[in-house]
Amino acid sequence: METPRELFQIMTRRLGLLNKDCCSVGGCNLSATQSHLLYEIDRSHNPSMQQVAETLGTDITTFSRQVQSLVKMNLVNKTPDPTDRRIYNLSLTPEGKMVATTIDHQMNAYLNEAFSHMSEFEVETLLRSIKLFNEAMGKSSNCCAPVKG
Amino acid sequence: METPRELFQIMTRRLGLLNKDCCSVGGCNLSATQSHLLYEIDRSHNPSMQQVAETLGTDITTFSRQVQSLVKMNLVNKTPDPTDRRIYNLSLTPEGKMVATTIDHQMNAYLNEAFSHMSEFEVETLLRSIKLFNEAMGKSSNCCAPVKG
DNA sequence: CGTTAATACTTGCAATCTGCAAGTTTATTG
DNA sequence: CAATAAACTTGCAGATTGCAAGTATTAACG
Repeated sequence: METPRELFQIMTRRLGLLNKDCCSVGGCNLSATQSHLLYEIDRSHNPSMQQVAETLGTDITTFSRQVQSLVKMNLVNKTPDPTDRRIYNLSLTPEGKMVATTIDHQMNAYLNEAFSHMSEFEVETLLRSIKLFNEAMGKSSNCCAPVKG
Repeated sequence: METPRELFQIMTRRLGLLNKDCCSVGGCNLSATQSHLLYEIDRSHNPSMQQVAETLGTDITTFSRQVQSLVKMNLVNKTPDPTDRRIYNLSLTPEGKMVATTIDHQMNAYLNEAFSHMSEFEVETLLRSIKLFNEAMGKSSNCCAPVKG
């Protein structure tokens, strides 16, 4: 029987490759990091830079530059917060939204392809299990905890 | 209900952070990539560089340099294949083996901590599901397929 | 055989990514 | 009205990445 770590290691390696492959949308060629960034902005409501950086576990200075390049690519808006001018709120441009959606579709398509090798029941069980696992990690006091989600 | 992609995105993000945090062993401060590399060498039997690079989905030139640094850190042995002198076989030094084992323990400890927020049955179901999912991805014809596991 | 092609791996760039230290601007605290 | 803190930016300097081009060895073919 494999250890939990083995199972997760292999799964994350594969999902990592998947993630890399799913980042090319039309002309845009995003890195996996940038894709995560878009994803996170998309699902939050006008988050501040600090917030997103913390969620993703990246240094704020690195994050600052990543945002700059996404703004330059016209995928992300960086608007000053009206109530606190230290803060910048992030949102997706229409183009960014489209890219994020496309990536989402691609990822889901790939996943569904993999799911086609499993029974419907197995897929349901898998998804329910992962949901529980995510919640469990959220409750954990360890490194993976600060990431809300 | 979350899409599969959402569930996997959050899980992999957390596991990524976990992976980062688990790479410091004593004096050694490995990157997540290097940790994966050690893991893969550990579980294969004297693999060639080509083999491991392909499994991990990294460019062979990048991989070559990564191996160089791990050799320099005295964690990996690079021995010429006796039957084909183009090939180098990789193995872990005793020190590398120790580091790999320590990382493994740390990861499993973290995972078990998370599991403590789930019932025994839920954990079993999760692990069995992931195992099935890994097999399904192995059968898939997509990007995540070439990675044997 | 001997030449050509293929394989395994290495090095030269050049671009990107990363994080610490140090800075700017704005808000809060005493 | 200082002094402190918070949010973000820039200056390095080091690490990572991949393509192009190289070396060395083996396989393939005429």
